[in-house]
Amino acid sequence: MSKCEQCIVREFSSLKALNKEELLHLSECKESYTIKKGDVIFEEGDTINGIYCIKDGVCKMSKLSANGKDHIVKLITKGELLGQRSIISDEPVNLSAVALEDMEVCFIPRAEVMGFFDKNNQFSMNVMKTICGDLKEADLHSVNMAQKTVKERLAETLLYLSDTFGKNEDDSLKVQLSREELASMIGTATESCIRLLSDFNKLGLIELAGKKITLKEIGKLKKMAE
Amino acid sequence: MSKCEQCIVREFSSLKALNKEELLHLSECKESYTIKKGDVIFEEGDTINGIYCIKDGVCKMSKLSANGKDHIVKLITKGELLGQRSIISDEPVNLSAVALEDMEVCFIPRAEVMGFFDKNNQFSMNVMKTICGDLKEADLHSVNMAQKTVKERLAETLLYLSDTFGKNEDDSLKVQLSREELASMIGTATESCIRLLSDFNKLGLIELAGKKITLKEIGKLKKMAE
DNA sequence: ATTAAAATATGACATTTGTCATAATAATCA
DNA sequence: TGATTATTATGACAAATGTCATATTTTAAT
Repeated sequence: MSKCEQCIVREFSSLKALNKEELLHLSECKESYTIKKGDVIFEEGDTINGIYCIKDGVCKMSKLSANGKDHIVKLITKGELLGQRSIISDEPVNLSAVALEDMEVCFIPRAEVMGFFDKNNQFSMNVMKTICGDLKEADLHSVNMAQKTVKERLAETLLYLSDTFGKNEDDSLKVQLSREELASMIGTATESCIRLLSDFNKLGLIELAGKKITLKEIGKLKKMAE
Repeated sequence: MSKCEQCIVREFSSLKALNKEELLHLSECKESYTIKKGDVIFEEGDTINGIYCIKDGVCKMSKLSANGKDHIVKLITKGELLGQRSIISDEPVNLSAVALEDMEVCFIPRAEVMGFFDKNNQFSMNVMKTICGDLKEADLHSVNMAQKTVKERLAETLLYLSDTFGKNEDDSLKVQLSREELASMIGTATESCIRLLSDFNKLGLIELAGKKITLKEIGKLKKMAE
C-alpha cells in the first residue's frame, strides 16, 4: 500500500490540507485502483460510498439527456477529486465517469471524508472553493452552450483540450476523443462535428491525421471562439 | 432594525444553523434594503463585501455572453442567499443580479459570514450542500441547453416558472418576464421565443394576455419538454 | 387624452444544424 | 492476411433557428 504522504498528486487537491496524522490514517483506509481505458468508474444514479482521487489519466463526466444521447459535461484529470458533490449532498451521483485512457485512482471511503470535514476546517474550505470553482465553470458552460454557435463551441473546445491536457511530441492533442465524443462535448451531431473539423482543416486552422488533431493557428481559433 | 431571530425566511437558508447568540450578533451587523424592480443588486465583475439574504421578491442572475447578449442563468427568490460563491472563492461575482420585482433583502458583511464558517460547522455544511445543489442544477442546465430544442426548452422553462414561483389568482404565472427575458433564459432570439409562444397559444397549451402567460395544458407541456 | 416610446407579433428569407444515405478509411479479430 | 466492423467523411436534403423588416399592440409620459 503506497503512502499518501509521498503522493505528489495530493498537493493539487483539497487533500493538501491534511496533516501527517490524517495522511497516515488515509494511507491505511484508501484503496488504489487501476482503471482501463473505457472502463466505467461509476454511472449516473449510482450510490458511491466515497470519493476518488485521480492520480493519473483522464476521464469524461457525462449525463444522459432525454433524447438518449450522452452529453459530456466535463473532463477530469489528475489532481482532482471525483464524487465530492454526491458525498456532500448524500445523493446518488448525477454524472457518469468513464476513463478516456488508462487511469490510476485511489478510493477514499465516505466515513474518512466526513471525518476530515468534521475536524479539518481547511479541508472543508478547500473543498468548498473547488466546488465554487466548478459552479462558476458550469454557469459559464451553460451560457456558452446557449449562446455560442457550434463552430464557436468547437473552436473553444479544441483550445480547452490543448490548454488543459497539453500536446504530444508531434504537437497533436494529448487527449484523444472520438468524433462522437467531441460532438457530445460541444453538443452537436457527430456529422456536424466532423464537417466543421474538415472545414477547420481546409482553412488551415487545424491538421487532421486519423484520430490525431493538431492545432495550427491558435490565434485564429481564439478569434473564432470569440 | 428588525430581529433576525424572528425572520421566517432564515429558516429556509443555510442561516437556519445559527444559534441565538449568532442571530443576535447578525441582527446588529446586517443591513436591510428595499430594492425596486429593475434595480441592479450587483453586476458581473463587481467585488461584493458580503452576501445578500433574499427576504422577498425575485431577481434574475445573468451573464453577458461574448456576442453581447445577456443570458439569464437562473432566478433567485426568497429564502436564498446571494453571493456565497464570490465570498468563498474570494473573487468578483461572475453573474449580475437584477430585481424582477420589488425586493426586500438583507446584506450580511463578509466578516460575519466568515465567522460563521469558522465557528459553526453546520452552517458550513449547509452552505456546501446548497452549492452542491446549485452545481447539480447547473450541470443539468447545460445538458439541456446543449441537447434540447428551443421548443423543449421553452416548455420546460414555463413549467419551471409555474412550479417555482406559482400563479396569481387568475392562474397566470406570478413572475412576469418580458419576452426578451424569457428568450434570454432559454437561449434563443426574442423573435423565436415570441413565435413559439404564439404556436403554444394556438395549440391551446397556454394562453397569452399581454404580458400574462397562463399554462392550460400542463400534461402536454410536460410531454413537449420531454 | 394624445403622443411617443417600448414591447409584442408576424412575414420573408438566410443561415445553421440535424438526419439519412452512402462512401472511404482505419481498426480489430479470426 | 483477409474479412469484418467501427469510425470518419461527404453529399443531399429537411428542419430548426436567426435576422431583418415592418406591423400591431401595450405602456409610459406629457
